[in-house]
Amino acid sequence: MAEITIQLPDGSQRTLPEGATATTLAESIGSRLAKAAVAAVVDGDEVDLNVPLHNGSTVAIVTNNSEEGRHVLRHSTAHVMAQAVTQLFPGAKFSIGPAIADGFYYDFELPGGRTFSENDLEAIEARMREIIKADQPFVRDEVPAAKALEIFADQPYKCEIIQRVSSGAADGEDAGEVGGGETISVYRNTPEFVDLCRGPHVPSTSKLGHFKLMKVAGAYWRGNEKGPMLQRIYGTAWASKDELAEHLHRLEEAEKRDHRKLATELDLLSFPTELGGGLAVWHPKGAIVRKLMEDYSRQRHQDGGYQFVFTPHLANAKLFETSGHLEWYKDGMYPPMEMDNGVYYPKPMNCPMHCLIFRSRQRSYRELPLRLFELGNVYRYERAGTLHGLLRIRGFTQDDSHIYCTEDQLQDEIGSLLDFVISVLRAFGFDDFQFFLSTKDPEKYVGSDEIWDKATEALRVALERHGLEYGVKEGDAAFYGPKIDINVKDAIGRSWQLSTIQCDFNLPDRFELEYVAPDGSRQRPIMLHRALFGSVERFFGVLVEHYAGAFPMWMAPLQARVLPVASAHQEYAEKVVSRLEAEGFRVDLVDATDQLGKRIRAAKLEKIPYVLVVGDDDVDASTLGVNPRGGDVERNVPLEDFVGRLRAEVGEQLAATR
RNA sequence: GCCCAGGUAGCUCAGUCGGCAGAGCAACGCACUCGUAAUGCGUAGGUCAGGAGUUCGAUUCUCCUCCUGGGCUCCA
Repeated sequence: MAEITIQLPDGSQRTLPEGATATTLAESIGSRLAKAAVAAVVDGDEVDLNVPLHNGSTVAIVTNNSEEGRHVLRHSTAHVMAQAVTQLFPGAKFSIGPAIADGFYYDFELPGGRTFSENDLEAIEARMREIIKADQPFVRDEVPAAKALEIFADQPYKCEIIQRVSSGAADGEDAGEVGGGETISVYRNTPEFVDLCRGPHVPSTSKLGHFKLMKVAGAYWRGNEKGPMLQRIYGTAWASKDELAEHLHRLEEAEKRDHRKLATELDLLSFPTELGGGLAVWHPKGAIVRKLMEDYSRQRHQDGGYQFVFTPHLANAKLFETSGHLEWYKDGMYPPMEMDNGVYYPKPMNCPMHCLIFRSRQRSYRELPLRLFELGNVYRYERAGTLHGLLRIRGFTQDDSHIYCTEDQLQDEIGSLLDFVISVLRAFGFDDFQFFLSTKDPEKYVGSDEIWDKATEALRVALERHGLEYGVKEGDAAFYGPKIDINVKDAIGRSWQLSTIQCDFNLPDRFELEYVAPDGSRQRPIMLHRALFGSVERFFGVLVEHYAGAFPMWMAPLQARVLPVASAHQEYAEKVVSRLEAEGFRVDLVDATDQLGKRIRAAKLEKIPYVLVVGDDDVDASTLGVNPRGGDVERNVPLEDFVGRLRAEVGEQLAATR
């Protein structure tokens, strides 16, 4: 019998009988590998396990414990869901069903405009389990486009994809559905169910099973809000029961950290409906944390050579005509107010006003770089469906800086901004950063290509000089210039976009900003926009989730609570409070009306860093019982020792932030 | 803005196939004065999001509006 030789990724070779598939290969290596195998990479292409191998090919087995493997599992599970839905809802049209982070989705259109409900999910899930149990093979076939159109004659969305692919108009989304080229690939599970797909897929549905359908949502066909709205079902799928359980547990943990929930529980702030959507009121406990954040930010900016400015909430429409905001973002602005002889808008950004400050008198090169800083309240009309607690809000505060500098200074200035931003973010407990360079949106920009290239290059060089790895987001820039976005990972690994550094050659032009150069000539400055928190509100929301409401000592709304064991210890407890307050700590006292255990529980639920219990022993010896958040109880701690410890703790935290 | 699901006490949630609105926690009062995560008893608290309609009667059914949640689209 003829044999073929296969190259493995580690460089070793294996000899297999002719006609061997990747499954044969995996089995020849080991049964565990064969069991975990979901697809293969043959000479760089991802293919099904049952594709016959050729002599000399390099073959890697894709297993279900890799990201690629999970991707295959999820995509295959999406197919199973589509089959289940088409069985349960005769006449259902299915469109696309890709794998996504942690799971998959599939978009459907149900006959008669029917929609899915939660109950439907149960039934669909049950049918999916039957399909999986039936051990249906995924059989690949490649057919000419004309034949594919015949197969999917009653599936208009599939036909649209086939036509786009065969006419060469396919975009990335279509490519996920079908391979390019002359033929269209399809996967058939049963005589009745066939789906358009590039693959690869698991060889059989029995490889699947650790999944859960999560939610129903509306989604526009091809993401076009003028197009039809389809019914989307999201699911999650994993290689094992444990991985699925872990994922569901992570979601529960994330829910516990939800800043909207914690904001209510910890009495930080609220969104009264009487106020209107996307508008928050800050309660004393939230306000103190916010004030500490802002104070810290102000101090850092002062140290960093920034000058503080203030600008009003409203401006004449002409200002936003000059800046270009009305042209580009009118839909995102609050509606205008007419008064006197003018039209006024609530400001969506502070930059035009900062430009007016620059322009208020003649500027010398000696003043540059001129760094203006403001905690500026802005209002943006975010569409109702997009509002999300503090993370997407209509009235918010930007920690907004505009830096005016010469072209010579630009590179250094961007570099020191990167240092500054990273240093301040570290103060708030973030130490995992990702950087993105956003480039010109060809549909939405002002200024010449030359200027854009120069600005983009300046940002790129700054990132590279800092040795920072970065991704590129093509077309994601603001209309006036390219930017660096800085994302952080929080305590449970979620990524948040916070800071931004934007390089702008255009607004100085539009506002005709000038400085006098050493040779007496008039020159145009370059402007850098920089927000660090981005929005104070949003940053606060992210912090609440990052710390799960347990703020570090230096920014905790209440740092300690004193509890007298009984009324007899009230007087001493008050003395303890006074002593700590004299040191500048935020402390309160709860008297002995309720039982001690109950008061301790309440304090713990409020996530107060220290609960201080004082009883007979403490009154006699000037000591405390110290019950720290997340630590063990200590008895008989001398009051003055504790004061010293607190001072040191806060000092250390603040020092670590510099 | 679009799709779906919701809105009942401060919070978390029951409930009403159309007939006087319920619990736990929180609040308040009384008793207990207690050494490290829930003492007991009692009181008060609601135009059942708002408006319109159907009905003898609507928290419940219908419509509209507002708001919330999950998505989509958008995000200077």
